[in-house]
Amino acid sequence: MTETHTVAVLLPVPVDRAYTYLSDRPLAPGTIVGVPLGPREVVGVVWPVEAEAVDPRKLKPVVRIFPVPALSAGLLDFIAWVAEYTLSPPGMVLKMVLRSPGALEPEKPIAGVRLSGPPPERMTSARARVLAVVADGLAWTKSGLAAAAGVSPGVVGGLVDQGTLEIVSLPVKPAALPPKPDFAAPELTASQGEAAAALKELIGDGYKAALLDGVTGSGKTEVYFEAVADVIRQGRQVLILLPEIALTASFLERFASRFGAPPASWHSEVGTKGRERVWRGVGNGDVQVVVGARSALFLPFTDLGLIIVDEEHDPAFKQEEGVIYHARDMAVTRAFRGGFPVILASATPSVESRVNADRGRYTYVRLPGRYGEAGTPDIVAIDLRRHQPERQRWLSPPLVEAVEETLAAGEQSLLFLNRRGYAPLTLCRTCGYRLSCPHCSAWLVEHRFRGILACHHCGHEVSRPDTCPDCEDTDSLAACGPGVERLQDEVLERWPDARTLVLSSDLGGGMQRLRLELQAIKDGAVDIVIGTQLVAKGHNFPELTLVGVVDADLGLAQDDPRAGERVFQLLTQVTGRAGRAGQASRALIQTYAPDHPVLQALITGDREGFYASECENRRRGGLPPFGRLAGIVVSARDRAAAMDHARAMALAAPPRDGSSGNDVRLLGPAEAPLALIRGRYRFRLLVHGPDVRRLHDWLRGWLAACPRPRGSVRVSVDIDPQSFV
DNA sequence: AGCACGCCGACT
DNA sequence: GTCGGCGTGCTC
Repeated sequence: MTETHTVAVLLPVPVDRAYTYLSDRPLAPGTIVGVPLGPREVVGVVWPVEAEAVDPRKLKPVVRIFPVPALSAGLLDFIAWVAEYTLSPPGMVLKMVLRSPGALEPEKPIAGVRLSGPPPERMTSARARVLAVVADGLAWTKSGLAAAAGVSPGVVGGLVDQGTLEIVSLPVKPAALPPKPDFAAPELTASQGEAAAALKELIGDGYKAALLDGVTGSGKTEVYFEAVADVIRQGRQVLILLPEIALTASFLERFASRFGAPPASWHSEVGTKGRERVWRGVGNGDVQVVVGARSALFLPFTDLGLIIVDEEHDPAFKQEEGVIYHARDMAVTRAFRGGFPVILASATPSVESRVNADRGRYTYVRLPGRYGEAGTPDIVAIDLRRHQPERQRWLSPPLVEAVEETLAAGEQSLLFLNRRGYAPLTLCRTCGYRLSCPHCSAWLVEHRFRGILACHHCGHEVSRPDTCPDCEDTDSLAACGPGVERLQDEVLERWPDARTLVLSSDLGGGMQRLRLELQAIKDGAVDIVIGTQLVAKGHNFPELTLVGVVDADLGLAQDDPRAGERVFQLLTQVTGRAGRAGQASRALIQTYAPDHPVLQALITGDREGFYASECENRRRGGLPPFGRLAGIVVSARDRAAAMDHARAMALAAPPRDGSSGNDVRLLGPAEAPLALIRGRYRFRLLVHGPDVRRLHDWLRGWLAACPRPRGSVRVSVDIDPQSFV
């Protein structure tokens, strides 16, 4: 006689609570199950709450229990917390955990063949060649064997039929080999040793957070690897988070040379099979270290003991779609709630992290100098008001001269321009019409190499027209302003013999090509590198002695209080590419505003002064982390519908009467910075509160009181938006 | 999120 | 007269 239990099961659907299912035995929280939902079967997880009582006629039984370890209590707690924090349905957070459905089944073993019986009755030369190969007694894949013997796969099949070969299961490939903590312990400098010791002190004593602040080239990675080694020795798991773009082969190689084996890696270029292996390996404890992009936070670690967030200031840690979260902040909470340490590392920490360090919430570990011979580059501004480039040119005379000197010395230059494509704007000289995206409020960017105009927001592409779409005049369209492709034209004209290379994310070819090109740069096979911000992230160019920033004012014009910090970080990273192998090096920054505080801080090297003034600005404005923000975007296919709904939401806000200690403010609605994206009109509201708690309470009350979105209207809530306007 | 049900335009 | 658009609502 079987007893019947009810269990709460969280499903990957946007409902606010777990559903109740029947089970013939109690199921532990975290168990991954298959359950019917309407007409389909979905994968859910047994949720650690009392099953809700529902109409017994509705109840359906759990139909499957997956043969994988249950999700850890720490992960379940994290899922629930992220849902609360981001105001998302918990099922949508769970969905991020269950993104590799194939991982729930054991990996199918690969069929191999091995010598097992007597030679076939009829021997042929092809068969003999196969037998010569399998004489080693080892198992081969069918196709591998056929190739090795130089025969067609049918010959191998024939020998299997004859009983000469038998089919065996090859062991499945592990996601990663175990790292060896003492494989190649590096020799650290005195200051690196001190920093490593400070980080190692965090290990093994519950939650601790540290900010590791070290200039480009100071050896941050080697230092935090020592903390990683300690946690490996304890037998616990480590997660190293990197911005996607910095997750390069060279990083994995550095890891491998320190620990004797590459780590499991988790990013967009890892295919389904690979992801499944990592997911399984992390879940059953076989994988000890994962290096991954932000979504790796949601892997089913069984015994996570340390998270490193490298390049912690990088905006790429912010997930902007679906469940909107900041991986750095979620990592800190994961560590806090899981009771283990977290290390944030950067050469240019975010203001938030600096404030936390200054307040003593994070242990502040600094790595002062550059490693080895490397000196910091001399940074000077070129005032474009005094040193104008020629018409339709973008390099000013002093920068041209510097490139020439560098070429003459046989050294490498980098020209940095944070703009993809050929020209950011195309306009008609006859009627003034500007080519813009039909689905977005943005100009179409010319990509001459591909012969198209593209929208960088929605991917819309058109081939370059010969006539103006508006006045139909011919040959009247003119490219305005430079992108990296156009800059390359100028470089090729000026220095036809120089070997140039454009490094930009849209050149195609993926990681493979990027890797080859980076290697070419390292080998000194390139004289002038022209790059977008792709070049700023973590790549090491040992031959580089000159960095020219073509337009430092890009990004400074915005009225977002965070813009200055962004430019400072980006330019620090870019100029830091130079001189890492010890040569004298310099950076020239072209600008119309050489007195701008951001550029002054960069030129004079007054990093501390810059942080002090940014922190002070934040404090005065009550901006994060001194106050907290939420951004609400209301979008709809129809502009009026979006605006009406945004206004209705504003009207639903409780009045600010002051008397009730109501210190949360609602601003807006206003047209969003990009008022139209992908055919959706957008309005934005901003909510400001003194702390997360009060911000959350207020938002929950308000959103519950808001009218329901109808038709195409969508409302998205972004806690801690990156943009403050 | 899926997926089904349900009510208004262009097809055989 | 039906096929099919996607707007609305429900899934234990």
